[in-house]
Amino acid sequence: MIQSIDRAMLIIEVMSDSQKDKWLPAELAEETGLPISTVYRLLQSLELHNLVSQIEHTKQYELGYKWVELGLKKYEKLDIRQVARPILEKLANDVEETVYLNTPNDDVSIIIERIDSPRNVRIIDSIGERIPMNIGAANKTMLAYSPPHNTDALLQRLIPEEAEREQFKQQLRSVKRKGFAISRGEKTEGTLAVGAPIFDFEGTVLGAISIEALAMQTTEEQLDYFIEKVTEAAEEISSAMGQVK
Amino acid sequence: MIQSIDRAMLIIEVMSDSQKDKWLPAELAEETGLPISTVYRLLQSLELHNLVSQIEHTKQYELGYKWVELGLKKYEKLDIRQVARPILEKLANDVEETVYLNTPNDDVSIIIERIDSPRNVRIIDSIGERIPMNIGAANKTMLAYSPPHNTDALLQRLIPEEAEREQFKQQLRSVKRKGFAISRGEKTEGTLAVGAPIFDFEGTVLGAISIEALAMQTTEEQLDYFIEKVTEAAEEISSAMGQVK
DNA sequence: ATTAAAATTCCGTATTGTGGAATTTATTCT
DNA sequence: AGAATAAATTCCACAATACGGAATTTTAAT
Repeated sequence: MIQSIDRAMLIIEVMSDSQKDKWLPAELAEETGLPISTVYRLLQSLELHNLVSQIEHTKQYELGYKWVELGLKKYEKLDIRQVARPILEKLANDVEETVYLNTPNDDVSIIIERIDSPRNVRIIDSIGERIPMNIGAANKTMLAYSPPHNTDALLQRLIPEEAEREQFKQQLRSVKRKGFAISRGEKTEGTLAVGAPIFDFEGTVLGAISIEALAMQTTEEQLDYFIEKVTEAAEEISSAMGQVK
Repeated sequence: MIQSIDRAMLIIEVMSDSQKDKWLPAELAEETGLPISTVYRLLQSLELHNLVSQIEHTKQYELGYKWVELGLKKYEKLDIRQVARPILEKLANDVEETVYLNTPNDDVSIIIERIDSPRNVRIIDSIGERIPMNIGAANKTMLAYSPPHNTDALLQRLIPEEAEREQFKQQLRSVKRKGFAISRGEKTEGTLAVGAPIFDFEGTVLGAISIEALAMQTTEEQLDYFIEKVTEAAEEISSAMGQVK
């Protein structure tokens, strides 16, 4: 669109791709196919804004600190709740059930968002509530994708009985294979929940979302629909949070 | 230098400053003083490179994900951070408190690393956070060792009141004599921090590290211990940085 | 439906960015 | 050492590019 911006970004992309992180103007000209005088002009302009910086004594250029400054700033604002809310609203509307967003916190997870469906106004759990990490569909998906040493220590505390703990781990492996979890009556008698995990750009678990419904009123077809929708929404949130695809 | 790059960055800077993080083209035109058609053209070009992105349904623009992508890439390669991390980990372990690494960036410093102590898991400040240069122990040590003309201009902006500013300069001279700084409740009520500067081989300030602890729980002996450890660690990082070319 | 205001696009023009060539600086050879 | 060669950097006349006022389209209000 604007040639100089396109070309400037071409230089930036070349600098950021590949292992090499220090470039001479001539090397950049070679790599981008731009006339060398053009490369000089662009580099000078980019340097003015700290988008690239020159290493005094080798004359080489590298990416500037502005990327870190603005990158970290933007990263801070990737607030999972803000990102998730519109997606959860759509989800609640689609499935006509209450949906939750949880984040892990030591041995419990905390409900940080709840969207009530327009139809079913049965409020069971409220924002801020803490649920042991081994209870409920959402929490299980988080555990299933957490680093093993964390999970092990945590389960040691929450499930002291060895055989029971092993059985639980078996469940987690199954959850990890499938990518979602279903729980029945774990947190609240007579309800079921379908949960799916949310990841950040590194693949670290940031939280999980879940749909909660009355078991009696949920058919198999609906359950399948819930699974489809909740995994879809979770993936959408992850990708909005900056997961690399 | 290159007008379109300057103007594009003007828009980016406006978007990244201030709390507001979603902007309509007209608002950006108002704020930057650029003709509105120019703002449109620039935004379209920036969007092409993911430097800004448009929120579909509000038509507003925000910073794009490219900043996070390249910012984190560059951040991973920051020499000072690589060098400092093992030393900070040892420090956090020795003093059993959370330790920070900051680098100066115009009128603020940015937290680029935080190591939580195994014992005290009170997380107060997070990576990427920006703190005015006149606040906190770490920042004061950086100012104390910065070139006077930089410091003067900066303080003029941050502390408009003359007498107050002179008093602050007095503090900086004291910090420079001692080689470390102590702050009490400046950034966070009820905490204290001990900071020490990091230099490159030429003696230029690259950043500062600090230990943060709850004021109530810190005895005089512990404070002395913190001072000893933080200056020791800072010197170790400085000398390690001198060997990186 | 009508009008007004705001958002977005268009397009003739002047300004800006362009890039080949000249100049300066660094390196190698005699 | 100086000359020759190569690489890095700057210059500047020119035309392609980005410019921005005005026209058009969309949205909101009445």
